[in-house]
Amino acid sequence: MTNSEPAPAEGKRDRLIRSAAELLYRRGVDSPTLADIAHDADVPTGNVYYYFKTRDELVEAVIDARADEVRQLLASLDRRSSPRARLKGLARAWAANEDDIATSGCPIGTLCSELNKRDRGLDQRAATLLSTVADWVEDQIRQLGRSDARELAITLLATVQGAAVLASSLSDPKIMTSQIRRLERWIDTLSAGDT
Amino acid sequence: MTNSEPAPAEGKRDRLIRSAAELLYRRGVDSPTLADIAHDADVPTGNVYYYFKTRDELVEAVIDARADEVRQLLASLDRRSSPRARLKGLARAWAANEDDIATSGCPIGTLCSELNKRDRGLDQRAATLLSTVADWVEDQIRQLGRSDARELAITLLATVQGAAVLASSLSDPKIMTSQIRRLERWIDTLSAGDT
DNA sequence: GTCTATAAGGCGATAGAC
DNA sequence: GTCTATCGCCTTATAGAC
Repeated sequence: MTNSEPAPAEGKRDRLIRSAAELLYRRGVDSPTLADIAHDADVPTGNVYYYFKTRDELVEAVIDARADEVRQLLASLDRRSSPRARLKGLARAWAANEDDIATSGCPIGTLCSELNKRDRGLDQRAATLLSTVADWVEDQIRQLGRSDARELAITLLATVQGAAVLASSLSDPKIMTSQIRRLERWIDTLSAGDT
Repeated sequence: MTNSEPAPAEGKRDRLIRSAAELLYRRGVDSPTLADIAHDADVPTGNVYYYFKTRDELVEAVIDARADEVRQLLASLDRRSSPRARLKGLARAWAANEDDIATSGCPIGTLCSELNKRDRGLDQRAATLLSTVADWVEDQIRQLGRSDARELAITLLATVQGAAVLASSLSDPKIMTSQIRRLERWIDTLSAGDT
C-alpha cells in the first residue's frame, strides 16, 4: 500500500456497503439481489465479487457498518454531562429517525429479527448491535443508582423496538412519536430505588 | 358439496397451510420453498398449485389462519368476568408461548415486519392481525375507565413485541418472562385517571 | 485491477398424463 | 381430482478478457 491516494477501490467498496445497508433496510436482508445493490452503487454487477467473496460477506460488512454507527452515536452521547442527559439524547436520536422507523422499522431490530430466521452465524454478529446498546443503557441507569438497571434497560429497548414494529406494520408514525415521548417522561421519573 | 365425508382435499389443503404457517414462522416468509412446505405437509411438490394459484396465495391463507387463531383466543378471553381478568388472560397466553417466542419471535409481529419490507398488499392484510389485538386491548382498558386507552393499548403491545424482538435476537428467554411479569404488574396498577 | 460474459443451480409455475 | 415431468427465469458465483 502506497501513501498517495484515497484508494478508488475503497470508494467502490464503501458505495456497495452503503447501498446494501440502505436496500437491506428497506426491502429486507434476502430480497435485494446483488444486481440491485450493484446498480444502486454504480458498480458493474459481477464486479461485486472483486470486493466480497459471497453475498453473506457483504451482509457482514453491512452489520459492521451499523456497528460503527452505533459506536459513534454512543460515543457522542458519552460527552453529555449526566446519565439522564445521555439517555435522553438516545431518545432524541430515535426521535430524529421517526419517519424512517415508521416506514421500515428499526434498522437494527429488523436486521436482527430477519437474520434470526435465516441463520448462518450472521445473526449472532447482528445481535451484538442490540446488546451493545443494551449494555450502554444499563450502564447509564446504574449510574442513576438503580440496582435493577438491567431489567430497566431491557424495558427501555423493548419499548422502542416494539413501537418500531407497530408503527411500521400499522403505517402509523404517531405511534413512534407518542411512545418516544412516553419514554422521555419515564426517563425523568427514573431515580434511586427499586421497581 | 355433499354431506358425506371429511373432504380429503380439505385435509391436504389444511396440512399445507399448517406446514406453511410453521415454516414461515421458523424460517421467515420468503425463505422456505414450496418444495420444503409440500414435503413437510406430505404433499407432492407440484401439487401445491392445485390448492393455491401462487405462493403468495398460500401466504395469504397462512395470514387468514393466524386471524382465526387470534379471533378464537380473544373470544375465549371475552368469557372472563372483568376487563382486568381478560387482559391478564392475554398476558398468560403470551407467557404460555414464551419458548417459541424467545426462539423465533412473535408469530404475528415477525410476519408483519417481514411482509412490510416485501410489499405486495399482503402486509396490510397481516397488519389487521395486530390492529385486531390492539383494538381489543384498547376496549378492555377503556372499560377500566381510562380515557387514554388507545395509547396504553399500544404501550402494552409494544412491550410484548419489543420483548419478543429482544428475546429472540439475544437468545434470552428470560427477557420474555420478566417483561410479561412486569406487564402483569402494570395491568394491576391500571385504574381510572390519566397518565 | 476492473469488468463482461456466462455457467450452474434452484425456484415458482405449467402442461398434461393418469 | 391427483400427481409427474419439465419449462423458463432469476440469482449467485466464476472464468477469463481487457
